[in-house]
Amino acid sequence: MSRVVNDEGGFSEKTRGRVLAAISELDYRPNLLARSLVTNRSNTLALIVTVIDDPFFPELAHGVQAAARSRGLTMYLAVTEDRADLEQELLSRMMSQAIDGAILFPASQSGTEPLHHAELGLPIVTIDIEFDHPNTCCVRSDLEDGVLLAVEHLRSGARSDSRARKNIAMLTNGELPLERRRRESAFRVLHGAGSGYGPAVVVECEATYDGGYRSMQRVLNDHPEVDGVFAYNDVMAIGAISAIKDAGRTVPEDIAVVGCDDIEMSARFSPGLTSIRLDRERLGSEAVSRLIELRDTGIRPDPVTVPVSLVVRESA
Amino acid sequence: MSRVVNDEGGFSEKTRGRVLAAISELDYRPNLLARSLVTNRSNTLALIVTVIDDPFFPELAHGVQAAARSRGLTMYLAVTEDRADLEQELLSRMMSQAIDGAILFPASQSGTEPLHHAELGLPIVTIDIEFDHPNTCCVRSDLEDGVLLAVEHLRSGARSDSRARKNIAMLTNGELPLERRRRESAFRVLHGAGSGYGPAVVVECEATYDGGYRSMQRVLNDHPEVDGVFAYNDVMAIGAISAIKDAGRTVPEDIAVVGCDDIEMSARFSPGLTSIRLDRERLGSEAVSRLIELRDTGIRPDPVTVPVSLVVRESA
DNA sequence: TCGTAACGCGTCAACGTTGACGTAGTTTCG
DNA sequence: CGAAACTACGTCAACGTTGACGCGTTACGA
Repeated sequence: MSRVVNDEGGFSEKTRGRVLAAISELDYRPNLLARSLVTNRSNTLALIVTVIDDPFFPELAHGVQAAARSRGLTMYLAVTEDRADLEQELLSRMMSQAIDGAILFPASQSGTEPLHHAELGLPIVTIDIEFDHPNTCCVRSDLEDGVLLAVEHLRSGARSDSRARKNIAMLTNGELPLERRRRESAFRVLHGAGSGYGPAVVVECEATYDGGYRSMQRVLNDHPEVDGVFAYNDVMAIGAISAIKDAGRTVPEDIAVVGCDDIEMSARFSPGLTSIRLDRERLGSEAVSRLIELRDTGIRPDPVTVPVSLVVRESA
Repeated sequence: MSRVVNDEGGFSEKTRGRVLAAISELDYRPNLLARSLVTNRSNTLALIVTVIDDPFFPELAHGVQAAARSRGLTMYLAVTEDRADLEQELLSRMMSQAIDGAILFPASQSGTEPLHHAELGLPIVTIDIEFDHPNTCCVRSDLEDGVLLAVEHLRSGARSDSRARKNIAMLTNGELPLERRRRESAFRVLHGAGSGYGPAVVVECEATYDGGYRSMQRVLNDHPEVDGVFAYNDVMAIGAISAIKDAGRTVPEDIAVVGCDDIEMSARFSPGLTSIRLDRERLGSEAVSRLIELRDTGIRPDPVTVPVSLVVRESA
């Protein structure tokens, strides 16, 4: 009887005992499907990410998983491979499986399609990208601040053994549509164009190790004056450093490099990568909280901005 | 009507049209929960891994995901954090959600508990570890061959600029119970003990970067004669190399290092890590095939052994 | 022309829960 | 002591599918 199983009260101790006995006797297991069918709840959330190779996402998954568990939810991880069609398919599936909600890192090419599912009743929390829909909420890192920290650090040559950098290149994720380029645009607007503070060069490429490697080669070739690099993420930064080393130049002496994300590997790479640290634990727990709030109250929580910090290592 | 939705035939074109019209008119979405409730199928499989930080697992997930998709299944990834209780909880959940089956990388401390779920009807494919139950199947890498390749390589000094190694240490996963230590035991029995071919030293530690780092420090300290290292996995191997460098010795000149898994990072680390490559694509697709076979026929497929190869880079 | 087979389509129980409702039994209070 | 209020428990429709079954219609062969 559901009253005992769910411990709702309104029954005697004796009955409770009998039910419990029967349960263990028949080794009864509640069928979550049937339950979800009628309640339209499953105590399950999905974390939908674009890729799984970039260590940032597993690390984020870790944070989400911990937060979900402590709130009594189970997290499933799904991967879109950055394809909008797969993303759609997954969201559909979530809906018709009565998943309680999704934490979504949208595919770079996906437009407003996810809103369709939000409209149909799926609570969605997005990471870093804000959608304009009441059944939606955004949890973002303070990338604007992060970029500021990074560029100030490069400009001022803050490490004692480092010199100020004048010509900074940005390696950016070329797959992102312009309106989503928070990391790049924060860089571009920094202190206004023409003040000499903006980026000397902006190169677009895939947000992968190879992308970073190749675009750094291009920079070395076309812009030999560049003495500082700010990369879209750590994976690209590490690729860039490899390219610099392979070209016979040194980091940070010739060129200083700053990444973004502060993935675990960055501390282990040689030279240690200076990076903007995104707080995955906090991102995960904030995202889970908002999702639950959205699900339970139906009212849109305020967007959250999680602070970032600059982790200084050898590379800059 | 389910005949049209599922395209089963036995209806006229006219009806089909009407149903399709109604479907798009009401924008009807089949409720997968209800469907699964009655069919006890969900076209969903779970990949259950112990950790997500070790890049091997995301890379395996990639292989499984690809294979699952091409067979019309959706993969969800779940993480046990190497805790047997969490593993149990997840398996229970899978069962009562009519997940079609699980691909399981068992927690190091989990004993035969997963068999309970197999007994109750959940098809389980295990990776590398064989369970004795008909509703179970094992897909394994040929680690015995891998270890042979690695040790032969170290013993013979196969790289032209390398010398033969006499005193080999193994850094192994200390959390694994003895009966599960395939990598280590293959090493130990290699050519019999006492032949001078076996390991000079075996050190147990956590299968993490830090574990590898610290246990390598111990080896350097206690066994200065060691000139070759074989590590349980690449993450440990990379930790070990860092320890060697930090101690002012060089790889591979002073000490040669071979890892296992050949994760993506190994090619990028400096020096490039020589490693035993496990074929994740193949592991994933074999696992998915066996799982489907198990689910559909109910008869236990033969265990599969996926060949491995030695990838020689700079570290040995 | 009739019998039979084949086909198209509607009907309905079943899947395992939840939660509203009803009923019997017990307590409380005037 | 009786009515009212409350408590513990049983009952049953509903959730949205599937698939077996059965009925009516059409086609076809004898």
